[in-house]
Amino acid sequence: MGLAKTEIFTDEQNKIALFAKVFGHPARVAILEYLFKINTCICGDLVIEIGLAQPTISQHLKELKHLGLIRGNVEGTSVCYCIDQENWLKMKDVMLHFLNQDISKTDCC
Amino acid sequence: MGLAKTEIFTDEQNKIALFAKVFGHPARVAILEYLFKINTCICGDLVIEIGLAQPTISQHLKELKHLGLIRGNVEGTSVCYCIDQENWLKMKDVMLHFLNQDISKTDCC
DNA sequence: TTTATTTATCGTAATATTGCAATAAACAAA
DNA sequence: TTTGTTTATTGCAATATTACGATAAATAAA
Repeated sequence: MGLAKTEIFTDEQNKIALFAKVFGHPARVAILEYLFKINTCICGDLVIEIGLAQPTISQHLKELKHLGLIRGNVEGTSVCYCIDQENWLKMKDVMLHFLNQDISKTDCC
Repeated sequence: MGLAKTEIFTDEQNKIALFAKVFGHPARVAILEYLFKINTCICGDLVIEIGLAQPTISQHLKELKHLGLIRGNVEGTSVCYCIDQENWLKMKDVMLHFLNQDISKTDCC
């Protein structure tokens, strides 16, 4: 089917999956890492930095933007992208809650 | 294409993406959360708990197992699944390193 | 206005993912 | 051995993802 049955899961589980999904491609990981590394924002440089075609990068940026993890400010003909601090921290809360589950009692049979 | 160009990314970036990808479906999130919640291990109960068909659950378990995040011990006709503590912690290291990047200087243009 | 620059969108091909029915495989119990 | 129970695998249909060429849109500069 290719279509997840989201209705049988909790909002929390779906939210975790949505965030994880956007990190599930190395290009988007690389874009985010680059935005963290370069303090001042960057746009078309990502095409050179990452090494994928411009439409491909643009598409990945769109997905990151759609989840609110980055913002894009138009500056003349170019667009300056950056991490959205507030939304990044919100996402982090959700993901850390999932990753930090208590492992001490998960004893195997 | 549907095929990520993994060769142009670092091992670290690809590793993050692979872990994130497996968390990118709510069923796998739900399976992991259930394994964390139920201290003693469980197998076919997941089919009832999650509400997807048995082959579907089996397939999701296979993906989690393939990444080493869970283990399955055969007990008679049933299989007892549990979190693999060591590998979970290794995964956590990788993901936390990504999530905890310094956000303070990511000032926007 | 024309030209160059930059980014977004459209269209499409190739591949991946999701879900399940059918069935196989493995084992326990009778 | 036969029967029941549990899990894995196979095969397939529907949908999603990835990548990029072509092109549009928006603006700056000449």
